[in-house]
Amino acid sequence: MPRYKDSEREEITGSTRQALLEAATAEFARAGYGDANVNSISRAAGFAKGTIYNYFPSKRALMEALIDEIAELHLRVVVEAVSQVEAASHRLVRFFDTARAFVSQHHDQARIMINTVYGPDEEFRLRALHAYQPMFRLVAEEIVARGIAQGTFRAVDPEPTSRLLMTIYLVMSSHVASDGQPWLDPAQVVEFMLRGLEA
Amino acid sequence: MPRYKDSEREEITGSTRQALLEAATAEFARAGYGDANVNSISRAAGFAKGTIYNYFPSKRALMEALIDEIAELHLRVVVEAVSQVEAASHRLVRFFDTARAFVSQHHDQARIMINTVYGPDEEFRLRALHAYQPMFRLVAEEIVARGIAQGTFRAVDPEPTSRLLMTIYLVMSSHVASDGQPWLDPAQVVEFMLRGLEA
Amino acid sequence: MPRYKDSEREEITGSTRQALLEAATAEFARAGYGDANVNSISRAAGFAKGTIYNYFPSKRALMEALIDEIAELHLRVVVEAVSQVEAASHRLVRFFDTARAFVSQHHDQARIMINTVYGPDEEFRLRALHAYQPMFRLVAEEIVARGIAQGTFRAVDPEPTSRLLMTIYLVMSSHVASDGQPWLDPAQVVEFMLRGLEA
Amino acid sequence: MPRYKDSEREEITGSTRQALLEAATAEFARAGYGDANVNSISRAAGFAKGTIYNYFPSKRALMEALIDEIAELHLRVVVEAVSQVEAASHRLVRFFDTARAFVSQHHDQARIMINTVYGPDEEFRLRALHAYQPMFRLVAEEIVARGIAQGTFRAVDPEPTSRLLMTIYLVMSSHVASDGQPWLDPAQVVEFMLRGLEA
DNA sequence: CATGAATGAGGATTCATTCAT
DNA sequence: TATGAATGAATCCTCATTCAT
Repeated sequence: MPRYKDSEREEITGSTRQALLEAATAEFARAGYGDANVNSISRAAGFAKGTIYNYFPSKRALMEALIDEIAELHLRVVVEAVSQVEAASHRLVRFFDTARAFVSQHHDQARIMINTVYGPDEEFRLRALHAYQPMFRLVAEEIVARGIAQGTFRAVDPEPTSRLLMTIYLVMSSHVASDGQPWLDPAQVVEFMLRGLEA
Repeated sequence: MPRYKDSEREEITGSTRQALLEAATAEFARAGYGDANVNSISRAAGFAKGTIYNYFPSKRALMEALIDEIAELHLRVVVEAVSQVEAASHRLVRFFDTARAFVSQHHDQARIMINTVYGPDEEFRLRALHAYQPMFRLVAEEIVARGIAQGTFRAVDPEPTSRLLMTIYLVMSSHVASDGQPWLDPAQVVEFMLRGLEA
Repeated sequence: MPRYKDSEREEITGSTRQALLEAATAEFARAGYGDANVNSISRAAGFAKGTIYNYFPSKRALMEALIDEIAELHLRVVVEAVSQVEAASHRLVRFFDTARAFVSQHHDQARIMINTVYGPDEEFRLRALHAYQPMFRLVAEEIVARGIAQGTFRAVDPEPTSRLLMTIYLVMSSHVASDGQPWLDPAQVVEFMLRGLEA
Repeated sequence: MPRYKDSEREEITGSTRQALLEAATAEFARAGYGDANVNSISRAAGFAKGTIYNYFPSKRALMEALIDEIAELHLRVVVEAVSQVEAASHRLVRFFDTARAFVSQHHDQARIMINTVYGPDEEFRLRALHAYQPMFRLVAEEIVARGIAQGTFRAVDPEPTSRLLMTIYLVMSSHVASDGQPWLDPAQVVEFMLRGLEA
């Protein structure tokens, strides 16, 4: 006799996994991948050391799941914000606004992402870049190419432009100066980018 | 009676130290600080593992010395390139040209620096930022403020502008896509920045 | 579901811990604290080297646990022996008898204790003296003060007298000449002390 | 051509060796044999690391020389004090007085000696005991046997009695409570020993 | 004799991972 | 699935000692 119905089990399992991912987020953000302690993560999630290995085959796999999850979350947030306006220049403003919002609401995730993208582990870097591909595409197509089509932006190549925008975006998404002030001034960034893009 | 004359000794210890720093550069670039092996560094430099501790009291101290050294090297390169032209806009072009040159000629150093600036170790991050202060100042004063004074640039605030330029610069200085192509297109970056700055 | 019931687990961890302490006793007695090898201890106890760190956070902590354990054992032995007779002078005889018994039955513990009490590590020395406080008190109150109250001993100050008795006792408890003969003659010690104390 | 005449050389050599021994005394007293740093000793004596190996073939040999030197010094001090009076009981008083004097004037030496005699290194222990043999003999013959011959002391066996006296003496020579007060009360010790010995 | 750069054995400690229950 | 005791590879660092000058 099963202790739980399948749907319940899934929920439970899902929530355990989620709890582990959340604890992992905090730990990886705090200490970085290398110094993060797997056992601490499991315990912080309210489970024993070994439990984490029922959900993730290794520390690396846990990190990989986290990278994917963060990229998905990040994409959702950006899509949500950007899709609410139509004009490409408004979308660009929304896009950079999101960076500020993300770093304050998902500080740990932002930290992990920047550490990963600019970190020494090539495999993780590539995975992160891959996971962010949809966002690169979003910027290239739904903002840059769209702006060109709308006649607002000049005819730049959307691909490298997307990379430039994303580069600045990612730094803004994660970097906070020691006094809590943003490292980059969002208004200035938007202004520079709009000037760079305007037809 | 001393084994070597002072000048000789200085040469020896200086060159040993330099060899160790070079080996450390390669190792830290390859594996990142956490996974770098101190013993390997010493051996890669042609010495026994313990030798490195005659020159650096700890792995951290070695890393700190490296951070400082890289920042100094980087500054020298940039000063050299920028100071050869007078017009602020030319200097800006030179500045971003340097990024390309640095990443190809000092790939390991560039890697270490980006890993450090965006890495999880707060102490290292702050040290790197501090070590790069002269370069931030250079950009703010010798390029941005200068361009404003020359009437080429509009009256932006040099400080945050310097941060924006440096942010893009550091990414360019270190980031190479897997196919060896630069991650950001220098020409585009320059164009965007000039548009953002032009009076 | 737990791997063991609580009682079982306690038994297991208790016995493992005990095995480690026993191995540590042998190793510390053989080599002294400084030259003792933590990994050897764990292996001597039948475990992998890392296991000891599941029970003691550091080599020092292991030593501290050992000091406390030995002092407790020693006290139990002495209390047992002394409490069986009533007359203070008989108790004194019993007390010194115990020293002989202890050194032969708990040779390693005796060795560790003397090494610690007269060793260079101030922290360990103080901990050992502190751990032996109950025994100092026992001698002062249950033997010396008692003898004075019983009219057997003259009115010496129990405190310093206890220290003198304990000093000789500890040396007797641990010191064996190379030929296996006791370093101090128990009969003579008792005689001298009784002469010193008699009313 | 010799840089110095033989006599001068000897003096110089002798003083270097002496300086090294003095530095070693401080270091061994401070840290114990195991944690003492040979290089620090050499530097503390005003020489380079390697110099110490021109005078002592190894750390152990240095320690052995120190043990011998301390025992000789200690013996000289005791002989000096004891030989000034004739009566055995006076000599006993003088003997224990010396302990107090020694611990305050030669604190480091006293520390090293007690650490050695009750330390884990069997070789050192035996060497120390051997080096102290003249003092054991002195006590046995010049105090105990003499007292018996003089009719002051009862006919105890001088050998074990000497060991008892020396045991207490060594502890007194080295042990100081944390408040700077002597661990054992010299007056009480003398009283107990005289009572133990008196005819 | 003096020097100090170089050596490398040795050891405490961490922690991802396994697995019997 | 959950548990946590056990594992052992991996590594930073210390320092006694050597030796070329």
